[in-house]
Amino acid sequence: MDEINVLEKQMYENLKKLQEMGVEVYKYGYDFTHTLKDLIEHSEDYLEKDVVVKVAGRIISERKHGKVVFWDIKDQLEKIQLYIKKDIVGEEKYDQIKYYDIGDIVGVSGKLFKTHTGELTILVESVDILAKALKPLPEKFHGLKDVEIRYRKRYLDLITSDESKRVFLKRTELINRIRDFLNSNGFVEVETPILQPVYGGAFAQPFITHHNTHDMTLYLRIANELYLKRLIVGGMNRVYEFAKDFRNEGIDRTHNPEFTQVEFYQSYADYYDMMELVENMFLTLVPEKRITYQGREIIFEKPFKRIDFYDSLNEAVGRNVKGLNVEELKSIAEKFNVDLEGKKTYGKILDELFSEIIQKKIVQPSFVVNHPIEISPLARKHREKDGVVERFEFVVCGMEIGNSFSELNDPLDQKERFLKQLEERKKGDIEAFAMDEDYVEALMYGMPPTGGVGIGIDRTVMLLTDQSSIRDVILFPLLKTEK
RNA sequence: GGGCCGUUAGCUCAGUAGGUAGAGCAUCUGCCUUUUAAGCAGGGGGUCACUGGUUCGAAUCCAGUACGGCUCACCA
Repeated sequence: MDEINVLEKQMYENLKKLQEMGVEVYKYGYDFTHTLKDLIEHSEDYLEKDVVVKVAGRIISERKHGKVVFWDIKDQLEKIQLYIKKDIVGEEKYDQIKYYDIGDIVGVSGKLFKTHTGELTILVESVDILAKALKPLPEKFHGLKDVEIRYRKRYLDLITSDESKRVFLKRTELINRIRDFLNSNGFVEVETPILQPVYGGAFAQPFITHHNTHDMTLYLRIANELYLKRLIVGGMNRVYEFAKDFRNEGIDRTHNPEFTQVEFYQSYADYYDMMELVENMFLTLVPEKRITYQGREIIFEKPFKRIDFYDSLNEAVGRNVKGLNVEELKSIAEKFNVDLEGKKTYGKILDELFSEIIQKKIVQPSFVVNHPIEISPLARKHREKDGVVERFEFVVCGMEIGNSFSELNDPLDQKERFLKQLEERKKGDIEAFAMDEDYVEALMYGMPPTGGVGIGIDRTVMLLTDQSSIRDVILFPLLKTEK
């Protein structure tokens, strides 16, 4: 505990006063009869029946009038006014409640009525403190604006901001809808390791940790893809997992070091099937079909637009970029003002060109399809086109929301791709894949043709709750510790 | 990691060409039995993020540090 300020001292003294009066200020429970939500939704009924109700909530504001006091109490998103009269609750109780503070959790019973101005109010017959607050809440009108405190002390943000609370409730609702969607399509939810001896399934740097007993290095997963596909080999034909992934990289508006993805894999399907599945999934998330994101109207309508990787890039730069060498790509980058710092290999440069010249400008829900094989070591070669794979990325408002392939199930090809990645690593790509012999071995037992998808949950929530920062859809985003 | 900006009472914010701080809400005291950003009267509350420097004197000018925001880089 920090040093105590005057307000906290007064609240602490109020606690002491109540205890001296024999009041238990931290109760073990409260036998409420209604939630505030229920009370408000069915108020006409309860008014008519004149029943005594018992409810609980936090005192969020107070208006004192001598022998009468009004409180607003809040529970979840609902609030209701309480009317406490000295001659009803009695002199002793009325003396006690002087020592209740805004922020305290209370339980009350009484009958509903409406005030002169028509506000639904409980005429309180009895009132009890359930939990004493010892620190003052942020001010009622302006709330909490300091973003740092909102992230560090999310509970204060949730107490003071309905808007923020709604975002997180919506997040849970969206996850439930995705889970329902997958379950109803025959997918089975599984759990795979977060601590992995070999990390893989994405281009990223890992967090490294150590297991004492086995004295071994372990990596926090950057993706769960390779484990889910082992399960496909094992005959779990449709699997999915909501996975926290960890990537040891920078933080910005769309990146948090730990984030959530749902990956799902379907046997006997290809990436065309998965496009349709993703379309259907998003239409269940957005049944109204249109949303506004940061002032732009986004329309979800089947089929989502298909944008071919090479075709669109070729058209934009005015020449065929496939097969160009690194130097030629660099000159194109210069012409289009694309910064290639840190990009060394053909694939990475091409990817950068695409994301700067094409992807950034995509607004409406679109599938970017048929990526270069160089940047897609887990996707199978396109059945017709050379040098590309059967892959799509789901992009909305320039944000990559999802990624999918016809999964590479040829173990020999997969082994070659891993070897290519090792070469890239030698060329200086620190994110290139590590060889996963155990995974190749799994493929050697035979994996059915499979379509797989990963959807970024945080970004999906951003999109569907109109939040510009990933920190506003993660309850406890990573911040530096205060020193 | 780079650039720009920010940090003043519990909260939201002012702050004069550098003269050791103010408002609203909250809080405390008094009055008030249908108020609702209740009202009226009075009071308390601050190492102005931190550390140095310049100066007779620093919230204010300068430097550094911490944390945060935006942005660039890296990435999903």
